[in-house]
Amino acid sequence: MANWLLKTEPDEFSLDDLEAKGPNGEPWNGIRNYQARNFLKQMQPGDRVLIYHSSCAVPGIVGEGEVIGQPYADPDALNPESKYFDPKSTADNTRWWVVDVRFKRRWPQTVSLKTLKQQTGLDSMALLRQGRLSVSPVTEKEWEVISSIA
DNA sequence: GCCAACGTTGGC
DNA sequence: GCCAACGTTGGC
Repeated sequence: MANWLLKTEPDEFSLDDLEAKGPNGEPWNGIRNYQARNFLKQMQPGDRVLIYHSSCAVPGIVGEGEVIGQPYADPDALNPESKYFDPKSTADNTRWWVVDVRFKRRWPQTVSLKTLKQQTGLDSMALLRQGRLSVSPVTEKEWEVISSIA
């Protein structure tokens, strides 16, 4: 069992949108960065995820979700109609992967990036070390520290 | 809207 | 395989 952090732009797909999808969740798509993809491929059903809102007034963690299936090849990468179409992907080698995620809970308040940076015990957190990574691992210890201030 | 930090691409 | 040019992310 592992923990992860997923970034999303609330203007595109927010925690509210995820909640609205209900218990069947939603494919977490559009990951087009190899490092993020490699983390995504390691995800397992039952893994916990922190949902992070980026490119907004108060960037930070807004709630939790749950991985509900095995990662699978991203069908959008092969679909020319999709905005996530990748001309270099083939049926044999799709390059990109998705995983279904469902809403678990909204936190009483956003734990902002600013708060995370000020918190002790999070110095080595992937989110803070590498700002532009949209899928990153969260250790058990980091999860405890963060949920204790949620 | 700016720009720093990276990732990707492609010529050589 | 190097590296310059370019594109993207995302905080501010």
